[in-house]
Amino acid sequence: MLALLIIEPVMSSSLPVVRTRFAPSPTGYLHIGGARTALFAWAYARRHGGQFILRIEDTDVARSTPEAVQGILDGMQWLGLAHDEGPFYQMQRMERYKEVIQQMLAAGTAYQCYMAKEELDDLRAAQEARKEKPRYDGRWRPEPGKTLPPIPPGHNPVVRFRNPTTGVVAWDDQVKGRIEIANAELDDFIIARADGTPTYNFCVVVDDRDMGITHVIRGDDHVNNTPRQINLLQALGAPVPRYGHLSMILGDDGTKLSKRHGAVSVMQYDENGYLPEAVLNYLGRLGWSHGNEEVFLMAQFVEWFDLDHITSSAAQFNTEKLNWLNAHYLKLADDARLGAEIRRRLSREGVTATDCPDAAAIAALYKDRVQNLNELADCAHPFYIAPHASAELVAQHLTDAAQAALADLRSRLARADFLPEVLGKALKETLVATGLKMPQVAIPLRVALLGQPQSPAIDRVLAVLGRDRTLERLDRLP
RNA sequence: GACCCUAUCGUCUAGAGGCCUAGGACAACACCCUUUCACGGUGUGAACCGGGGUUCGAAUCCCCGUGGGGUCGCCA
Repeated sequence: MLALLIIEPVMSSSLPVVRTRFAPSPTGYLHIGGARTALFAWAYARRHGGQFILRIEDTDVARSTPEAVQGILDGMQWLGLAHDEGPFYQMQRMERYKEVIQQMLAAGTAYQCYMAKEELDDLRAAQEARKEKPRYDGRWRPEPGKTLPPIPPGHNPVVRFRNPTTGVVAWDDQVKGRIEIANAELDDFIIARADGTPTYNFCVVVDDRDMGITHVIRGDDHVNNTPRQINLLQALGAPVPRYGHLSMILGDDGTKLSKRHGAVSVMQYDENGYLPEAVLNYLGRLGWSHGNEEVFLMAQFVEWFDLDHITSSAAQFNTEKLNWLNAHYLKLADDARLGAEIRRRLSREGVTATDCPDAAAIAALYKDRVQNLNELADCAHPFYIAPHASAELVAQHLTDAAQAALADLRSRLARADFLPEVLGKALKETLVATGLKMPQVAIPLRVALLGQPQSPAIDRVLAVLGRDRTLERLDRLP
């Protein structure tokens, strides 16, 4: 493994290059907010013919896990958000960070601070008691003519960035507009811990520079990091990318999403029967708009996507609308694909029958009536495993008259070709023979065959169920 | 507490000073279709947070409130 991964920024003489990145920290799965951030960063790069880079920010050794890394990779793959470069792992770039820290120390844009953690805690406590903003007081910051405290023995210093003390840091946020923050609000933050490992704001800056990131699209919980990063970038003499901060996604109930509440892995959406194109469409429309357009596939999204039409306020997740989109894409989905999904889901429940009926044919029967793949699998279930209707349904629908009609129908079906038109004709013959109306026969038939009083057109159901299963189930009537 | 962000139907949103009698979508409701249940179709109700300005004219610009959110770590 390379100890040093320095990516040369792509220098194009004429065409403006767009390079975006998605930089999650692997302390948990990829959730819906992260997925939208990734989607927007990906779409922006695609829209401009640029590159999308995946970077894993795993410097928090205590909380990062390989499982989380895999979860993120899986989520990205399920969504189809392919990266052009990476994944890069920050833990593999340690040498590079240390090198830059040495450069900054040498240049005087950073300095060592020997203040102990306990001292810092005391300082903060005192500041808070005085209702001040807690911040480092600069006691180890070298100034001309200033005498620094004697270096205490026995412990290693942290490295702090020498942040400008006056003036303002400002940027034109691509989604929120101009934002200005006074340097007086910022303190000399730590860029390397006592053990020498670099911290977040520093790694981000080094990486964004080394990787030639031109547009930083991320959650707006990073707005307050931006001025620090800009100052750092400037101290390094590096170009400042454009920033666009996405507001957060709230849960269905309007409250903040958290691990305990509503924040689920994108893979959970797969588990719950959502199609990736539905999730992508929903997410694309959450906080971004293109006039009144509601339904679009990624090719279209990429063509339309821009930063100008991103909402700057928080958006509440609406499962109902996602369900509607999912139902929409289900109707459009290929039967063979849905058939495979039915089998995958059924086999989880131990239903592994691979003989007829054909899952794709069942999908065709039900795909425009359900909202998700799990419902589709539920609909398919009685085709594979003979259901037992509830006593209530049996009592209600399988009356003597109905049983007699089904017996009449059975004899006709035994001789019929199992094609919808032929079956429909047999059904009508039974109506004539018994003097019953269609629902009076069709509903008992549904209960007998599928254990439910509702189904798609019964002749189509019969055709998919097939002669053997149909007759067998009719023979087993109570 | 300080700093920053934010505010149009229940929800996602359109809206770049007159095109707004504020549009679309989901959800809700009604009706139609129907072989049941769905799907689908048609229609109805539903919003510019409050107060001041600026302007001939404000949902749109400015200020002040209020509500919501974020950040203030040797986490990311």
